[in-house]
Formats: sequence, structure tokens, C-alpha cells
Amino acid sequence: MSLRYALLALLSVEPMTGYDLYKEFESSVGHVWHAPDSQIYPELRRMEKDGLLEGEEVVWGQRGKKRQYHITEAGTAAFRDWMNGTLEYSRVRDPAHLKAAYLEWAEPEAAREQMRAHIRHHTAQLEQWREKVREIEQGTSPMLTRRLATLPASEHSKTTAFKKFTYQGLIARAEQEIAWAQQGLALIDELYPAG
Amino acid sequence: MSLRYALLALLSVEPMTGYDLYKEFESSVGHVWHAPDSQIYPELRRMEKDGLLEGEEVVWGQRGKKRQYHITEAGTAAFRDWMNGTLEYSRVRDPAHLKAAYLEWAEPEAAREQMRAHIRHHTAQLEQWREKVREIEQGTSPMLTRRLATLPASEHSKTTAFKKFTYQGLIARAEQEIAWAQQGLALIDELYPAG
DNA sequence: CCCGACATGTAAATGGTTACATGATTGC
DNA sequence: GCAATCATGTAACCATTTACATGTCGGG
Repeated sequence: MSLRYALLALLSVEPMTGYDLYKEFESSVGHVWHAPDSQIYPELRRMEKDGLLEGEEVVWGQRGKKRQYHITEAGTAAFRDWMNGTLEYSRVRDPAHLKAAYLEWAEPEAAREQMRAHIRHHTAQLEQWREKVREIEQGTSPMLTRRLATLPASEHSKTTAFKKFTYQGLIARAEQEIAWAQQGLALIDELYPAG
Repeated sequence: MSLRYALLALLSVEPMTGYDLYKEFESSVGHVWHAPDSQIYPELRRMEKDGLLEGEEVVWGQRGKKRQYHITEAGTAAFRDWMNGTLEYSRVRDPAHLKAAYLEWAEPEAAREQMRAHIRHHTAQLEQWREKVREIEQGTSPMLTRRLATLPASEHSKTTAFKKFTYQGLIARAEQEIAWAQQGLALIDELYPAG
């Protein structure tokens, strides 16, 4: 149910359309939470029905229209409650580590490729997250800039610090995953000396 | 669809009943992949229908019976194919980091509690995984012992090494998460000096 | 004889993915 | 006029969770 709270987080800054939100999920929030448009539009309708949002039709061009949502009092309260409550941690479900545990079944070259794919995947994420930290530090993050504009100056350091802290955690995790996969490559070389 | 392969991995060692597998998911494999009994039983039926497994009724006591599954040639091939193929990485969906990014919305004490919960969660996992590594090193892991018994001595080091490698990766990740949450606690103290 | 472990499911709901479908607008 | 982007959905499917349901066995 975190999608709902990811949407509330974004809509707490300013009113947006489903498409605006979808774009955010492809870039900024998408680095912590992903959702396709087909999940966003119905969820917005449900949230409106539940009183967390209010949507209004906005004219767009000559014949077009779009639906812009803004957060309600109840929506703000729900988000605050979620933030103050405790998160349930779900049980482990990790395909990469499941596979790693049985790597003796794979051909040495396939095992190596698995490790390289792990490195590629986490390197790509690392770059995105490092870019995010750079944007936060330089004040060039559009979403953060708009957020700060709605807050008193005394709140700026907190808002900025928590965003940076989040991305630094993700960066450290990605670096760890890369280091692990590199150990994996070394291990494979050790176990299959000729291959 | 990794549940299917987690089941094949276990059944590659020896025939088991749904309940045996469920027990394994509560302990050994459960540390990399969790599944409830209500997911295991139907999946075994589907895998049997797909020719990956064969089940036979085994008498159990006077009136009781149980269904024991053993892996087929096709099942072994499917598992090997999965091991030699490449894994799809799914998009990020991380409630703990989503929440961390908006921690300025939470009461300072709730923010601290979130970080402490993160530490508690990963500390608990860390202990389980360290125990697993200890069992592997000392040769007291029942599942691994049975697995090794089916293999020539020349294969023992590989099988053992990959299991240990897997758990070491999970341990490093948990340690990183704990370190991150501790930085979070320090950050909260810094941002809310009086609270 | 009772209790905890063994044994096997079904049903409903939730959350998420993939595919399909459609149409308007803006900029070149 | 065409393409890329803006805009909004539905439908089918798959994976997973939670709740319910039932019965046997073995040890004390």
C-alpha cells in the first residue's frame, strides 16, 4: 500500500495530473518507488473516493481536458499518520541471492555473466542516485526546489538532509552489491581455474 | 516466478512433501526466499501438471497419507536452464527508503523509532545469516550435508563456497542497512537538538 | 485423551505487471 | 501532416497475503 503514500508525498507539494505523477515515477520518486501508469490512474480514483484527494477537470487546448488532483486535509493527515506509524517489514524475497546460493548448477560462464549483470544493474542505479545527490547539493532538483518554496526557511535543512540521507543509503547499498558481485567473480575464477 | 525455482532447488536434493518444503521455507531457504504453505501446495500441483515434478501418495500411519514429490528430468533441465539464463531485475520498491525521504513529516521520536525498527529488523536477519555461515563452516547444516552426500567429493567445495558467498552478501547488506539507520539516528539528533 | 506437530488444501483480497486501446496537443 | 508527448484508462493475468478449514499422527 506504499503507492498511495508515494502519491500523497508528491501531491503534498502541489496539485498534479495522473500523467504528471507518472512522469515523476519515471524519474525522481521512481528511484525509490516504481509504478506504471496503469496502476497510478485507478489508485488516484480510489484515493479521491476515500477523500484523500480532490480532482477537478482542467481544460487543455481546444477539445482536451485533464484531471488535476490536490491533496485534502484528510490526505495530509493520512500521510502524516503513515509517517508517524511503524513500517511492516516483509519477508525476504531475493532472486539474485537465491540464484547465487545454487551457482554450482550454472556453467562457469553463465555464473560470471550473472555476476556481471548484478554489477551492471547496481552500477546503473548508483549513477542515477549519485546524480540525485548532486542535484540536491546544487539545488537543481526541480521537485525539491518546488517543495522548499512551500516551506519556511527553517524547514529547508531538514527536508534537504533527509532526501540526501535516503539517496546516500541507496548508494551505499548499491556499492555493497557491486563489491559482493566482484567477490563472486573472483570466487568463480578460483573454483574453475581453467574455465 | 522464483518460487518455482526455489522449490526445484530443494527437490533436486531429495524427494519431499509439501509440508517438508514448507518447513524448509521457514528455516533454510526462508532466509533468501519466503513462501507460505498456501502458496507452496498449489504451486507443487501446477509443477506436477507441467511435468517438472512427479508426486506419489505415501502412506502415513494408519489412515493418513502424504504426497511426496520428486524432481523429473524435465524439472532438472528447467532448473539448470534458469541457472544458466539471466535474471530480470525488477524496479525499485523500497518502503523504508521511501519513508526516509520524507522523514521531516514525522515527529522526531517517530523518526527515531523508524530508524530503530530498521536496526532491529536487520540485526535479527544478520544473526540468522551469521548462524547459517557458522553451520556451513562447521558442516552442521542438515540440508547442505544431504546435498553434499549426493555429490562427488570434487563438487563439495563449489557447493559449499557458493552458499557461504550468498550468506556473506546478505550479511554485508544487513550491516550496511544498520550503519545507514545509525547515521539516520545521528542526523535526527542533529536536526532536532532539543527533542 | 489431549496437544503439538504433521499434512493439505480453498477462498478472497491485494498488489503489481503486461498488453491493449484511444484520443488530443504541440512543435517541427 | 507527422511524430513525440500529453492524457487516461480497461482487461487479463500473475504473485502474494491472509484467513479459513479440516483432519491425522505420535508422544506424554
